[in-house]
Parts: sequence; C-alpha cells; structure tokens
Amino acid sequence: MTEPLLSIGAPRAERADAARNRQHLLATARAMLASQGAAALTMDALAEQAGLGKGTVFRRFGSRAGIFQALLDDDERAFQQQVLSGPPPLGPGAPPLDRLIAYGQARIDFLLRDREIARHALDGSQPIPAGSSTPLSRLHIRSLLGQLDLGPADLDVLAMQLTAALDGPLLLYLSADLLNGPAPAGDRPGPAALDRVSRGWQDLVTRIATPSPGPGPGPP
Amino acid sequence: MTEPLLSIGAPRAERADAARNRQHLLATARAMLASQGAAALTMDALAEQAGLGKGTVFRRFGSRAGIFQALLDDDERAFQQQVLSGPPPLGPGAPPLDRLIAYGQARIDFLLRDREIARHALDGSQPIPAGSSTPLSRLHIRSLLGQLDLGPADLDVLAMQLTAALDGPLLLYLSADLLNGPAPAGDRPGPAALDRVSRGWQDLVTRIATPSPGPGPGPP
DNA sequence: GGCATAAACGGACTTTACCCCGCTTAGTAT
DNA sequence: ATACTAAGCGGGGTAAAGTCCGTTTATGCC
Repeated sequence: MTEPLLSIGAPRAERADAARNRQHLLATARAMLASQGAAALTMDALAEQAGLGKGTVFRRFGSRAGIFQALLDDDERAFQQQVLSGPPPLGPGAPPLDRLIAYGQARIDFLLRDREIARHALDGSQPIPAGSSTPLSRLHIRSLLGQLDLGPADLDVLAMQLTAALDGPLLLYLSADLLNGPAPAGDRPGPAALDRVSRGWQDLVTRIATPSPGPGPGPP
Repeated sequence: MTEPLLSIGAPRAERADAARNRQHLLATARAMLASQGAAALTMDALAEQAGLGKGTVFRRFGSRAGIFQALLDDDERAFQQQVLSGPPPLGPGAPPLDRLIAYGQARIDFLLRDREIARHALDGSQPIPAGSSTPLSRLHIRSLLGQLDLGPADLDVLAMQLTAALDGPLLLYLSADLLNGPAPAGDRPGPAALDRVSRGWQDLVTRIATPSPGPGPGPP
C-alpha cells in the first residue's frame, strides 16, 4: 500500500473536468433561471442547454433541489464576503449589536433577492434539509452573540432560533404575492411589509441584547 | 338571475361525497404512513389503497405536499384544541408568559412527533409555501403577546418571528438523525438537543417579555 | 318525481425526477 | 511514455407527479 490510510479524511478533490462542468452547469442554470424562471429549469433542459448528459447533472448535484442549493450556496458565499470585509455597520468595526441589526437587514434583502432560489432549495425528503445553505448565517450570528454580553444563555441554540426568525418569514410564511408586486388595488400598502420585518428584527435583537434581570437557564 | 352575486364570497360548500372521500383518503394516507413510512405514500398507491381514481386524489389535495399539509392541518387543529381548553400552564388560566413558555414546549413536542409529516408538507414551488399549516400557531402566539405588556412593538411581525424560531429548528435545521435515534456511539448525548431547544425557547421569550428601557420602534 | 347544472370522478396520457451501467478519460505511479 | 485505476460521462429506462377530458352523480329548483 502507498498511503491511502491518511487520505481517508479528504475525499479526494474534484477532478478538473468535473469542476469545469459544475461551473458551466451553474452558469447555465443561472441564465435559464433569469430568462425563463425556475419552473423551466428542468434537469433535462439544463443538461441539453449545457450540452451535457443528464447523468452528469445528477452526478454533480444529486437532485433538483441540489442545484438550487448550490446556487444559493454560491450567492451566500459572496454575501458573507461583504459581511466579513465590508464597511462598518455590516462589516467589522461596529459594536456587535449594531452589526447584528445590520446583518439582519442585509440578510432580509439578500433573501428577498434570492427568494426563488432559496425556496426551491428546500427539500422536505432530505435527511438534512437546508444542507449547507444556512450554516454560514448561523455561524455569523453565533459569533456576534458571543461578543455580546448576554447572561447565561445557550448561544448555539439562540443563534439557531435567530437564524430561523430571520429566514422563516421570507422562506416559509410570507406569501409570494406580498414579496413580489403586492397591493394592486390601493388598499394595504404591502411593500412596507418588508420594512416591518426589518424593523421587527431590530426590535427583536435589541430586546434580546438588553440584559434581563431574570434567572436565565444555562446549557448543561 | 337568482342571486349568485351575493354568494361569491362563499365558494359553495364541498359536496357530501367529496367530503367523505377526503376523510377516507386522509385516513388511508395515515394508515399507509404508519405502516410503510412516507416514502411509500405515492399518489398512485394512495388512490389504489383507497379504491379511488388518481384524478380524485389530485382534485382533493392538489399535490403530494398537499396531502401532508392536510394531515398536518388536521393534527394541528387537535393540538390547538388542547391548547385552548387544556389545564392551565398550557391552557387558559396562567399568566401569558407562562403560557407562552408552555406553548413553545408543547409545540416542540408536537413537531417532533409529526416531523415526517411536517417536513413533507414543505413545498418550495408553491406560492404560499406553508399553506394554512402554521397560521394557527402564529395566531395563538400573537394573542399571548397581546396580553403581555410589551412596549411599542409590531406584534404581528414579532409573532411571525417567534413562530419561525419555534418551527425553524425542527423543520429546517436539525438533522433527521438528531431527531430520531441520535448517538449510536456513546459520545455526544444528542437527545438532550431537544431539551436545549426547549430551554432556549424559555430563555428567548423571557428575554423578550422583559420590559426593555430602549426606544422600541413602532409599526406605522 | 323529473330536470338542469355544476361538481366530482376515473384513468389514460404527458412530463419530469431520478437510477443504472457500460464506456471514456483525467490523474498517477512506474 | 505507458499502463493502471478511480472518477466522470452519457443517455436510455423506470416510476412517480401532475394534467385532461369524457362520463357519472349529488344537489337545488320546478
């Protein structure tokens, strides 16, 4: 034997042609998405447009939801880049609470832009539903919470709950109508709904960050 | 004309046979789910088991996710019944904050029991994803928040965020492994994860309910 | 009871996600 | 260079979701 025993941890890097095809497929998918919408993005159509076999598409992404997850992952990485190295209220340099507020508002914008992708990335039959799409957000929130001076609290769980409070409305609860062009008849405003969610986030984290005198339960 | 103009608001009640078939299909679906799991619950199989045509199944539920949504809706209604008329910490009679805490813990249990149904009820391609599955929860939380003496806050939005904080972990983030029989090797505990979520909820709402001195933004 | 009508039904048909497996090719060790 | 091997590729095959439309049936009205 050479030394395969040590390389078990690293599942061997993707082959060059495979990586090229992945990029090409993602770009093609994005183009189709922009020009024809998510409904037209079928596996067959994508394979044909990209000039590749259907089997290749499945090998790369596993499932239809997998494509959307990959697209979302990509966008999320770019977004996090801005968060980690952008100007202060969002990027580093501001006090943690301000950053948390700014982060929430930025993520709401982000999810609004990517709502179609994000929703299609959900997959109820998958063992780990959200895949690797949200951990980044959770980690960042977790990090900011750590810098905040909360009392005894389970920061990991709290980060998960706040992530859900941020993602949930746009992914699960707010209707598509409301998020697109809402009130056709001049009754309820509608586009203000997002402002409300944004303000709600500010209020939520402000309340949480306020040192409460009550006896907080700690993690075991 | 007779008077169809006034009856526009009420889309005409479901015909008796249709209602019977709906019940029968739900019961059959539940039986199949219990005996063979969600994967075996295909539209064809359900139709055959129930002795009905496939077209009927689709007419009643619209899609596969629709069946799970109907099942979840059903269970949720029963659950809410307990909430509205059960013994105090959960049911009426206790102070709002205590009820809110108890509600969260009860709902975590509920979602844990129905996790397979709830996850399959998600449908990323639907205009209104969660359909009518969560409004009940949101309404109840909203109601309790109203009884709490929070400062100026957008209670509707806050209720939505708390609903997400409650549903999100079990629906989106916690892996299926963790929720089923977790730690095979005796390393990390795992089942304690749910306790942590439960405690986290208590901590979260306690913090929120604590009157914060900061200037809270109000709804427009 | 008989009739009109809208709803419901059934099952063949179409589309689409996903699987499989023989063939090809990029990386690697000699 | 050459040979070896694991990864990648392709596209036909399967099964399940979702659609359509001709037929049947419940329900309200005379």
